[in-house]
Amino acid sequence: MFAYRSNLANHTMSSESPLTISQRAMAQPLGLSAVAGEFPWMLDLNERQRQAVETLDGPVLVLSGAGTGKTKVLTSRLAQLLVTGRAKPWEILAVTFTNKAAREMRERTQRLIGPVGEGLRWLGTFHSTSAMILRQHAELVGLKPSFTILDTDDQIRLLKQVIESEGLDQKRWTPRFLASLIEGWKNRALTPDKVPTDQAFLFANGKGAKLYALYQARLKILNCVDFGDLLLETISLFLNQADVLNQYQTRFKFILVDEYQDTNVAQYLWLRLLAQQHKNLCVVGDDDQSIYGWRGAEVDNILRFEHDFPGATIVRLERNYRSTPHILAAASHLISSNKNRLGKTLWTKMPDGERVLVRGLWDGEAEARLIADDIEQWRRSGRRYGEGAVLVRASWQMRAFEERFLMLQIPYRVIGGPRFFERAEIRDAHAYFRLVRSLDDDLAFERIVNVPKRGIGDTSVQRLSAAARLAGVPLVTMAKDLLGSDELKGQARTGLTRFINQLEHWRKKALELPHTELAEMILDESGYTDMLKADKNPQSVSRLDNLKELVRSMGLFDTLAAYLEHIELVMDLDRAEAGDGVQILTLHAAKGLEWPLVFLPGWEEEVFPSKRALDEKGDKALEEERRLAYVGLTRARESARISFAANRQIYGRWASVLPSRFIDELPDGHVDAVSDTGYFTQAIGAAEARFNAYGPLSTPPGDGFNAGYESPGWKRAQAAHALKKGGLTAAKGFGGPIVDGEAKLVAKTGAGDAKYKLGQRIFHDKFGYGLVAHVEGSKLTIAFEKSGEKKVIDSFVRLA
DNA sequence: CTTGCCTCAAGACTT
DNA sequence: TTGAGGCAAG
Repeated sequence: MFAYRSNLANHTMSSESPLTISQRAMAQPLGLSAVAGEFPWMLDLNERQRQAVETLDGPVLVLSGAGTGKTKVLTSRLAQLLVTGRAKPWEILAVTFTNKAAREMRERTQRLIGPVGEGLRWLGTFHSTSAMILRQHAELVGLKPSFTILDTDDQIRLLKQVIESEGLDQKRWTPRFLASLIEGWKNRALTPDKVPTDQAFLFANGKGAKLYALYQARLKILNCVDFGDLLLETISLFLNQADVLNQYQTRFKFILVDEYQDTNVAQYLWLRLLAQQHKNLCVVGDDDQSIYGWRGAEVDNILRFEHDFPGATIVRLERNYRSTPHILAAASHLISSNKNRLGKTLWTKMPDGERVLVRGLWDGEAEARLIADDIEQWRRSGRRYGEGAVLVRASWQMRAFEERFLMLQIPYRVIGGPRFFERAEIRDAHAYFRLVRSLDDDLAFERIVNVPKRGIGDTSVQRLSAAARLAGVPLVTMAKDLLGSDELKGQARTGLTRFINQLEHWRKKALELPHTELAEMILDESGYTDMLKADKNPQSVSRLDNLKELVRSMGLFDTLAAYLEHIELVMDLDRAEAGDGVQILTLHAAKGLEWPLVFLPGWEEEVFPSKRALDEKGDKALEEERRLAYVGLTRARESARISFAANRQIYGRWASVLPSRFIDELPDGHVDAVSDTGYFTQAIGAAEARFNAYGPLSTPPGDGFNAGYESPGWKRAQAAHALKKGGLTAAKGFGGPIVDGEAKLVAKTGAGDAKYKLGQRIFHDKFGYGLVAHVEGSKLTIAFEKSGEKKVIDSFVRLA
């Protein structure tokens, strides 16, 4: 389907016998010698992995914990299926969620058995696989095979029209909100007629389902689908056309699914339909790493697998090859607080290494300073920047680190962020290309008719689209008609005439010129590049670069059409990975990755776990947050360093924050709680316990401030001391080897002596004067005179 | 039609 | 605090 030159172009598999394949596999330079009757990749597997690879028949659930060799199992299984001749490459359906995962699986399989991997036509994402099926049978669901796959932008604009056409106030009922509702419904495989009433009432007083139906109708008229439709239309194709379903059920003798814990209801149905005949469905996943519930993923799918597919074999991969025992223990203990899980026990043969560090700081700035210093030190010890990563809960947290790294000239990379193909300039360029490809692409027309400015404003476009809809013709056609009459005047008329003429001109050129040259011509003649060159905005330089990059990447494809088809679905051209740098990314984006050194900042209540999760009733959301913490910890190979601040600027306001409950849930024996300010509850409990048990050895050097950790006034004194010295001073001093595994880290929040009483007047350095309104151990609620009620920790206030 | 000011909201993000 | 989007003035 995709004319991606480097990949699928020349597979010749169909003529090869299994024997040839296997011989070729054996001939691969694997650096392993094959034992009689064994395939080389088998030698590389542990017992459980082997079982997962060899259990080819019937439903199989492979529960693969973090770092247990999931991809190795998947690829070995593919190799096994092919080389034993159990299946031809085209009889295997292998689905992933991301293109990246699909690519990796293909490449690694090819590494095992050579170019046979290229014949795996049905290795792809849920969406690309669906698109392939749907293009084959488009007419059966009311589409033309050339249907366009809409991106979010187009979708929103379409919804905006639908909402307007119903005479609704789109400030009150935003297209964005409707889009998210529809996405949710599609995730649950709900067609407009199946949307429950209460759900429909979430939008415009019950009009939700109607608007959804209108939107679907518009899509069909435009010969478009959105991402959700790819699955949904395929499902309805299967349900309504028994012969088509049967054809695919018969073809796919074996089905493999990656990241099964992330599947939604629609994907579950899709899989179940396809697996019905042969029932050779192998799913791989980890319930403890299900972190996409908000995107429609149903953890229940994996929890219920055994029930849904009776007789399933369950294989637990528990040997971890990534992290040290301390890191694993911390992660395992943390996740054991979740109730809804199948349960696994990760273990490793790695040497102990350092404990998980937990550090408390005065504010976010101090946290960024500390982490930057750590990284410098890591670097000075001969390691690379690229071995370190900062994993945050929310992207707003990234800025503090970027600023600090910039200041210290530490190279860094932000992973995620606006992706290449979501940038405005790229979408604009695509809109031009799409319009040249087919003049009736109204959404593309609307996007760029006035970009760059041609004097065709909203009013003119409105009038144009009203007339076009009335006449039932595409916008370009209507525009030509309108120009024939004298409806439009002045600038709008001149601009539109010129634009239409240019379109015709480019369409002619499209027949003669190579597509990359055409692209350059369009960008130049339309005035788009000039617009960017004239733009004073400093970003416009990089926008121009992006366009150059775009034209270059088009060269990978044979034709403009091939390029556009690929791009609509894949949207995934890797940005050039630039050299050595610390990586900053969200916890979500970190899933599946690993680094020797991992920083986990911002472990504070309402930040992580997030306020939203805490506000939600029930513990579903909280459990997902905990899984996120688990994902974070298990990214670390050698060192995991958690930190939290007492004060943080959130949305420009100072807020006083409390340490995350997840810190309470870490097992004492595997954690070093390092207190610099001495203020924080949990860690202070630990610090005290540790210092008690450990005596003077753990004492920070110098300053004579370390006697009497047991004394009741210690915390306050230490805090005051730290404040006087301007924050964290002795971070490293408290570290050192800690032998006492018994000491209780978990001085539960709220335990301990209250040092303040209700009604006392106190002073806080950041918030000023206030009265004690509530006391819960060392957590105080203070009614501040200036800033209202806030929760703070007692060591940060003193009697006024 | 474009420009600039004001208000409002603010989670993670792939296909 | 930042940014996106709406609205009034030029």
